Amino acid sequence: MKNSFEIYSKLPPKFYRRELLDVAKDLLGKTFVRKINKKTLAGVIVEVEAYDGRTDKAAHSYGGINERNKTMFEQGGVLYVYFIYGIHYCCNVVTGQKGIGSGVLIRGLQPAVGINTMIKNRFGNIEANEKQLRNLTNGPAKITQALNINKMQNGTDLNGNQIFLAENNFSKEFEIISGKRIGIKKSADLLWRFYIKNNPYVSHI
DNA sequence: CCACGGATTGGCT
DNA sequence: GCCAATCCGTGGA
Repeated sequence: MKNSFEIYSKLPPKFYRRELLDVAKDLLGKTFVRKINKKTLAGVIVEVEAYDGRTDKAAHSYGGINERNKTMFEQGGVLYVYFIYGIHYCCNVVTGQKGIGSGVLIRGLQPAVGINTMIKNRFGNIEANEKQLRNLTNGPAKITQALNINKMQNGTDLNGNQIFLAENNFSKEFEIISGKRIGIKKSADLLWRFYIKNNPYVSHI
């Protein structure tokens, strides 16, 4: 029996090459799939934030291309992984056309497949207590740790087989809440954070 | 050249 | 609520 993520086709490149905020909202409820060491790790996206290199002072890409942010300027459909605070990695889905510098930060994931491996990646344990389970993937750097994503995955083509997004086989019935983005000072009033109402894997309530 | 702050997290008060 | 961990791009001297 093939698992459901191989039956449901991955999202096509054109999904990512649309308007930033449309892609951001449409990412909610999609499945984020990570294949590593012949294992599948996957979760449903429940929280995102949009960043626009042209108008948004909080975006890494605002102010032009550099060594760190160059992946953001690729054509939509690749993964931008950045290193922050000397410790953490976070990942974005790059959107739009080449040269724009827009992307969507993945901030919350509801674990679905390979949860035991995620626990091992996050805590080094086989077993996890309730608190650890709640904190498995409810934050951008927690997600990269759980899914074993680091700078090696920066620029990964989301149309490949290592990391991709797929439709899910869950209900599409959910309410989207928008609000201010977390942890930024510039362009702080934009309501470019989107999350699924009442989902326990949203990072900040 | 050096100081500073950042799309975060986890531990301690 | 506060703060350390600790890399890297930016900006001022």
